[in-house]
Amino acid sequence: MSAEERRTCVVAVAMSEFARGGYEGTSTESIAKGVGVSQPYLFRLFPNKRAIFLAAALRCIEMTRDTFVQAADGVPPGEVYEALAVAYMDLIADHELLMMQMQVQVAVFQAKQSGDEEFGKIIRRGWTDLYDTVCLLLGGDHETSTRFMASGMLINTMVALDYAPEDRLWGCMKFLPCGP
Amino acid sequence: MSAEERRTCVVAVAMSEFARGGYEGTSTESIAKGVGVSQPYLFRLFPNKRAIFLAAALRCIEMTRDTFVQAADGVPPGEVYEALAVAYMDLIADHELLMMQMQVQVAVFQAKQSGDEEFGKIIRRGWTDLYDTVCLLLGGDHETSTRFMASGMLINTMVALDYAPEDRLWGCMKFLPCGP
DNA sequence: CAAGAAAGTTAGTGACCAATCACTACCTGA
DNA sequence: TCAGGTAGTGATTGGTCACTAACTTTCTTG
Repeated sequence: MSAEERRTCVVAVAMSEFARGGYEGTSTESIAKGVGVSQPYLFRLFPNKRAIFLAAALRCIEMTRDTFVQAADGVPPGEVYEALAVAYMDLIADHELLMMQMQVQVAVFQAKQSGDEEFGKIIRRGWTDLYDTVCLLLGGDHETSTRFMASGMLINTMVALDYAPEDRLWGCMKFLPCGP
Repeated sequence: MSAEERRTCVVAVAMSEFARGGYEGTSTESIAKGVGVSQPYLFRLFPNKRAIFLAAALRCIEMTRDTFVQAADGVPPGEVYEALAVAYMDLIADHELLMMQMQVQVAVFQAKQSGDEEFGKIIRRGWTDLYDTVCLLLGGDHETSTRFMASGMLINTMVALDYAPEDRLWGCMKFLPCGP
């Protein structure tokens, strides 16, 4: 397998592992085991652990964006919000991508605390791009777009906290407007 | 100093340290140093590291709830939403409590993955209580309450990602209704 | 087929970390 | 005054982790 293919494979496994354990809570050993290579070989493919995390973080944002773009493809304007909402729910159904998103959020803060401004800058670029994509798909309406993002963040929290689907707090979500 | 006073002190320091580094990224040594006691003594005050984190997490939720209750005290019904919003912004101004909140969210998921259901149960109880408190203060209106929480979660994300105050994405936040 | 590059491994290092143990210093009440 | 409880420490330990060095294997190509 070529180094480039291996790298792609590492990123996929890393996303899943980092989502589960966070940056500090995930060992490079566990990633290597998941990929099926020796742990030192990871450091041939990436300069250090942080670079693996960054690659996984970017892939996570990219996947979310792609999902939205595909979900809105060929959908009449009036039904795009609903389509995006459904697509997002599908995307985070297995909690992996969602948790990686949250891990990235805390990692940006931690990176900044330890003097690394670059990481945050790169992630913010990805997020702004994600917002712009959503906004474009929703016809450029910032109010609807922002409300969509806010609802998504609340859903993230409830999923992370593992509220049961039948919990009454989920019932409150129906009050959030699902269309513009 | 009595053990109980020490424990309170440990929780305060732990909140700050865990907010900065997360659960795995914070050593008991650094907490002990912050408190001004030896590291082994922490394990006299708490059974293990996880118990320290749990205590800090609960204190974090409690502080948020208390802030809301105090902010709404004596405020006419029509102005409570605004008062809560301002109080929350003040509360998270230094990012410490906010980051602890997010660390708790990812920690619940991680705890569950490693078979600890109890941690999540306790945290959810705190969160449900927090929501109920907000809902009560907002006159029992679930739509407004849920929208308030959703806005808070989006603000959390933007603060964690360290978006500059003048970033255009903050401008979008003004579209979120700040009153019922 | 020779030779070099690319893919991949084994062995190892220094640093760190949660938790334990055995100990000291101080206070309090009979 | 002395016995027992409480606050607190130094030393240590078994284990983990990111990362490196040096080596082997496999593929490609002139």
